[in-house]
Amino acid sequence: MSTDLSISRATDPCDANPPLLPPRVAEPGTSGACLECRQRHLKCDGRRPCKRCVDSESNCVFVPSRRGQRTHTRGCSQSIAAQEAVSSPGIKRTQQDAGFLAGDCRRKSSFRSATSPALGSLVAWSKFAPRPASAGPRQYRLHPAVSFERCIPSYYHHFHPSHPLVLPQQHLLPRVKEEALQPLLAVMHWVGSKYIAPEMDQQPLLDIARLSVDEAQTKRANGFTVQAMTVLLVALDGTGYPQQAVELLARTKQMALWLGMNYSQFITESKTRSGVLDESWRRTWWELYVLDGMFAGAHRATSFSLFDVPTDVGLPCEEDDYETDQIPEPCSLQDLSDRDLSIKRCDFSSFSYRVLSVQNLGKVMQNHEAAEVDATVHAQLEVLLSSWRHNLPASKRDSLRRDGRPDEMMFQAHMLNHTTSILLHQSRAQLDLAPAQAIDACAPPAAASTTPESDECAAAAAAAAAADHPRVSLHARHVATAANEIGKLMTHRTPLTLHTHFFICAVVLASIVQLSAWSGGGGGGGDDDDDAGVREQVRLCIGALRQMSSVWGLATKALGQVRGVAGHVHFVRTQSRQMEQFLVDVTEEDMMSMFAADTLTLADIGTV
DNA sequence: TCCATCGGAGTGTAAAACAC
DNA sequence: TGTTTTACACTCCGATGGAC
Repeated sequence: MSTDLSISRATDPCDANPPLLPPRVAEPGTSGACLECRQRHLKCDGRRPCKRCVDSESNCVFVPSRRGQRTHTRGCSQSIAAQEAVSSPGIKRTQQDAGFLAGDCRRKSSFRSATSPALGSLVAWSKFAPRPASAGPRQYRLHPAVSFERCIPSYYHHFHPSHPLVLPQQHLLPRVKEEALQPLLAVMHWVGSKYIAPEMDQQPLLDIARLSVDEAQTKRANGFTVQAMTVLLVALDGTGYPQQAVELLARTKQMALWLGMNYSQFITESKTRSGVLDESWRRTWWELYVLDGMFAGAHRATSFSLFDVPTDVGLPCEEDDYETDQIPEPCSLQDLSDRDLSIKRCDFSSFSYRVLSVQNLGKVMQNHEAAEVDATVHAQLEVLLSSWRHNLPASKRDSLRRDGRPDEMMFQAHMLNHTTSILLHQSRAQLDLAPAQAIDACAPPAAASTTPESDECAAAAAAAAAADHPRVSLHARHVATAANEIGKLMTHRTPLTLHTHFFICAVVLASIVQLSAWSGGGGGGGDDDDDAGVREQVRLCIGALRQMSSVWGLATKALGQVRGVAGHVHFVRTQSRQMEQFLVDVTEEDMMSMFAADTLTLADIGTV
């Protein structure tokens, strides 16, 4: 402490040299020892940076002292929430979000303040762990199961293939001590922990990631901050904080545009002299672009605003080329648009087809927003979607690479194409969406029908489909096919948790279509085989959501809703069948006596 | 022998409780 | 309003054990 400085300095071998900076001057409200020294239970000389940190090339970070505070004994939720509110004033929080930020008294054991023994157990901040510039006023005790060394490989194995914007592992690890990378590493740490220890409380890591990103937003606007924000917003959305994710998406887009990441000039001016880092910047822009479209399509709570933003950033390369640092000259978006008409040869990556697929989604959504979509425009949009599928090179027609490994980029591209097809045709297929009104895990429920005469219309739709009304049945077929194709994506022999969490929304959309079909009588005609087929599709969707719920909170919510509706539809269908059987068995005499009994009952009720 | 880890004693501090 | 009590934060000595 500052009071016994003279004694400790005289005996401390660290102070053998005369100090170049003034000896320990504890800033008001700041701890006397840096985090590194506190963690190691060693005497800190209080200089900034301190001698130990200089020698060990560690980040020398001083955080505000909480000495004397009693935040955990009374009104702890409030005080911590208030603290957090100050740390990131730009964020409007929902009640749920406030909960996830504040934690509560019951979680005390998992993030116990760093009283003396605890600091030594801060495994997260070990030698190679990221250290946010302000680790925040709270310290956390982390289980070794979620150590940095385990969580980062987990991130690359589970999450990175779905959103491959950050540097490949072998390029990132040598840079873990760079200040600019700390928020990104903190976010990756949290995301990686979600897969390896889903049963554990990941709140501490999430809090650290949030604090780190919040701070970076105000202090360090750079490409790595955009990457950290992008990864965080995806994971927040999947975890079940959609409002937070949407707000963060808006700020991330703002920062990316402010930095000029939509122009290749951003890369040339970065002067990275690293092909793989240049590629990482290209990917950051296009990932944000794709996510903007996915958010708009999946949640229908945002607009795909990046769709109209001018850009000349080259398209990302194949994943294998990125991993092996063999980055080819990037193809342009114009090349992609002209791909079948131009003489110029360009091998487009799976990521590029994913970009193209999300562009189609953007075009459909643009027209979707118009009150009435002209039939011609509607047909043109369908041509776009079909053309995308038909003109895929043979190697991109399924979601596997040449060597049989899954190609997540093409998986998502197909997923987007089928989802867009449902969005395009759903309203014209005149599905009876009433049974699925309770399913709002991804997006607010669609109107039960497109016209005010909804009930009549739904009934008419079923009748028209049964009579094979040419237009309605065509749209219904498109919707049913797309839902079945999404079903096929679920049957790939790849763990579903390795896919992007947006697949949950595709599964939910397919579930809604299947449930509508089921409640309307299977394939429309009430045939037993059709009925069993649709029922199996619903079961498949439930199974997929169950598997993904082991990681993503969003899937847990969707699972509950889809199962609830499926149970209700099953019940109604069973009752209806029993009634049909009853009507077949009953005689005319039985019927007349029942009517008489009913009339008497009604008369009794009337007199009461 | 060196070095990293960490238990725990000693101390500091601000909130809460209490006295006047 | 001033004083005392209390609970917790914080520092860092020194024991311990693993690596070389």
